[in-house]
Amino acid sequence: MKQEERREQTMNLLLDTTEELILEKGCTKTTLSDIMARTGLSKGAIFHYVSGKDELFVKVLEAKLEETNTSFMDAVDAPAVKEFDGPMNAIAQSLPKLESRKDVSNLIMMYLIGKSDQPEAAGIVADFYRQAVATSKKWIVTGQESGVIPSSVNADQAAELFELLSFGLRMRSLIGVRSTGFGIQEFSELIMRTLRPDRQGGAPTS
Amino acid sequence: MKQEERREQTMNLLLDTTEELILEKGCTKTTLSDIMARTGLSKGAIFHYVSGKDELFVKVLEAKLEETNTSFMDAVDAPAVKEFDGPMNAIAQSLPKLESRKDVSNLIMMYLIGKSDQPEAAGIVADFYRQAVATSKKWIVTGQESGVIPSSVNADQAAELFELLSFGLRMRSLIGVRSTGFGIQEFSELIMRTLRPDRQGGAPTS
DNA sequence: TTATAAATACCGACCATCGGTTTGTAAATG
DNA sequence: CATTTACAAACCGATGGTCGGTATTTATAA
Repeated sequence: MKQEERREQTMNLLLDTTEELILEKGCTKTTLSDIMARTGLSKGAIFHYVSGKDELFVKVLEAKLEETNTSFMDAVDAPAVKEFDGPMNAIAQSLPKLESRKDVSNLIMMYLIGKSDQPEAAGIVADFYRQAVATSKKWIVTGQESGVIPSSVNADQAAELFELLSFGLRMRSLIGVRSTGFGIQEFSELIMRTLRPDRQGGAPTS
Repeated sequence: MKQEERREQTMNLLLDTTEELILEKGCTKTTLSDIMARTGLSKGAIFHYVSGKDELFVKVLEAKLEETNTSFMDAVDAPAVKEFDGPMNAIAQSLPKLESRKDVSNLIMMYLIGKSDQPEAAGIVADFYRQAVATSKKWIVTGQESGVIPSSVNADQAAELFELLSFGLRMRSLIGVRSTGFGIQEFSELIMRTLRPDRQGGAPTS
């Protein structure tokens, strides 16, 4: 099966190169000519693999989002989760990457704009968000089972708050606002306080 | 000064029409031909007023953001602020508008993407965010002065939290996720709890 | 006030490049 | 050996942007 193998190889080349270019030049400025030049493929070849520029970009987005979700799920599964550090660290580490434009969010952004033109893109991004919430919830439920988080906490609510705040932090970082009042530390403290309502106000043990 | 007057009139026509078209068709699908057709202006005329499509879009964004900030500041100044309802209502009302694409965020989105191509756009959005935080802070400080919010609250921190969460809510709404666990009500409760750390856990009075 | 020079508001033909289509061909497959 | 697959390249309309031109104000000076 040499043909099938080659197909996959070319497809990966196409996707990887496009992602590279998007991160380098931004979505709007990445043209088919750029992609042709760097991959060495002809326009005909590209259209043999995807139905157009839009679909190509959606495929890149899809792959990247899946990758991101997987790494978040891994962070939740890691042992450090017992001390709440896993997911928190995942967020902390993603922020600098955002600032240097080396993250998914640029892709998300693109499809937020384009969602009227590209309805499928909206669904992909929404699914990504829901998946992230589900992972957060899993983290909380696990914590409750192991007794680290009191069972009185509403897991759904806490998971959404967690995701909402981390989403907000990412966005804020993306638009280049450097906060003085509310950063990862405060985020962490707030989540702790929310997850342990029996402890009053103060800073967490972490 | 008839010429100056005409200049302003044409400029407004250009800006208003462009905004209209962006809200109708989205950023990427709004072409210069569309704008020419609806304004009745020639291409030459448009380029006499702006240096290109990008600058035109930035100008629209700038005007819209300023408008939004002003209305938020008005909400903070309104009498209802004494019961915390002003800013909260402003957010609650903006969410449905977002879902029908009739809000600023589409414009913000565009420039989040394009910020590498269009450095000025990034600054505009960041300024918008900072202004919103400042307004939130003003709201909290006013509350502290009138005794509704205890002076022990860190106004900077609380303002950033407020803005971060409302930004996150807007984004979530924009990508089309309908939450069950954390909506305006929970947002409101959390802010209340944060602003009144001496009251434990429960729902607000509102 | 009027003649005229300069600046402004606007037009539309022209251009390179864009995303996308089509026709063609060499290699793999069955 | 017929068919499907992988790729190429010439072509297409539309797009964003440029440029030389014209008509109308405005500024200036006689």
